[in-house]
Amino acid sequence: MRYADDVATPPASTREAILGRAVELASTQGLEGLTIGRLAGEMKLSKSGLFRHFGSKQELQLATVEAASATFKREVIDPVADEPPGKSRLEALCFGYLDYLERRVFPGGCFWAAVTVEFDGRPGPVRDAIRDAQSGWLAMLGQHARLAGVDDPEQLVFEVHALAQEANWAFQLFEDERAIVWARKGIERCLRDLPSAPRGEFADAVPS
Amino acid sequence: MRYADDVATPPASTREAILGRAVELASTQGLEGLTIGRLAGEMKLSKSGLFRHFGSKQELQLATVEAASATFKREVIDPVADEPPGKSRLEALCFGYLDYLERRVFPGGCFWAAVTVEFDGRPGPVRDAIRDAQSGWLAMLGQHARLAGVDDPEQLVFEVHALAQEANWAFQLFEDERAIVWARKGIERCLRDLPSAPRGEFADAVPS
DNA sequence: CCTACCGATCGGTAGG
DNA sequence: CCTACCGATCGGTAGG
Repeated sequence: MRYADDVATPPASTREAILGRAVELASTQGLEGLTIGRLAGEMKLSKSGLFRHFGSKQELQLATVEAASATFKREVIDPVADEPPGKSRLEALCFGYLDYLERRVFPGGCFWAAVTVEFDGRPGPVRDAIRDAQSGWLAMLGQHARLAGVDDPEQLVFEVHALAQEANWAFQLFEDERAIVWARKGIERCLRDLPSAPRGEFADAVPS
Repeated sequence: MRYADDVATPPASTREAILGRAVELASTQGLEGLTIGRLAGEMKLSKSGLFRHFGSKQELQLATVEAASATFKREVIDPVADEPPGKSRLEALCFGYLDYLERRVFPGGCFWAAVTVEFDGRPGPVRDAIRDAQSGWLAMLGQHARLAGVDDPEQLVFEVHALAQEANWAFQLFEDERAIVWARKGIERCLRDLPSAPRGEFADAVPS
């Protein structure tokens, strides 16, 4: 697997640099606690100077969600793109997620765990963007579960995703690294009895 | 099982009434988003009138956490107090938690899911109180897992708690009731192979 | 319990 | 990109 340290490039613009810090702040303070004044202060810009990059707080929140998606792709999804679709890829995605937690990619733990809970009851474009990003991640897990020939792929995705999120939850709240080990063991048990080669008529046609 | 509707009494004091609304607000807005001005407006008190019941925002947050503990005890723990310790009680606690999600006891979903994620990175007495409450809940699950003769009770508690929390997460974010069913199936599978009678030398001595 | 107020900070705007 | 400002709201206080 290849990680951020190997490929990360410095921010190509002020806007990118702002969003890098915004994602970090949102992982600890939430997307509401991410204030324009504080972000401006940290970037050594005036409030209005920063504001004009986005035009509204909501646009800043949406851009922050988009930036976090790019980070998640780079840190979790891309490094396992060479694993064969189906069981191997599913397993690699789950373990890759646990590695991303252990590497503390965001200072407040998984960005998505923080913002899904914050926005699930706040209708609007920000919640929709967060929900779409999470649907995409769950659908990716589900696609590989189906290729692996699982009887009930939705059940399996629910369970492995539950274990992965619980690892983040317990790791953050109790600062206990055993959470990662428990999650890994649980996920291994969930995947143990699956066939290891992809099956199904269109298995080869699925983009890897 | 007996639920809140059977036993709930009207608030015995202004303070209790305030805290009832505070817990509801915090389940949707978080404990930081719970503001004294808004809470006062909803209770038809002046800001300073409400403020003097607590003396500081932090004391309001601590009192809100305490009130939510009492609600959780009344809604999840007390109704299954008659189940035999060990496997039966563990199962009843897990399913009781899922029922409490389905009954929508708090408008924003499980209070604890909201505030643990909000405060895990904010050191101080509020985080400590939240952490202690969650440790107590996990310890209760662990105690009954041990009585049930589980090889690795910490692993089992991690898994059933993960499934329960995932039910809340998916139910809130996607408004999809299948999350409750998936969690119930996963928990059943986790508990399927356990012996059904309590065992161990001090099984009978455990308070029920 | 109230009115009236404090300084700080919020998102956002005017004007350059 | 900046300074200077807007009304609203924050937690909290003074005085009654």
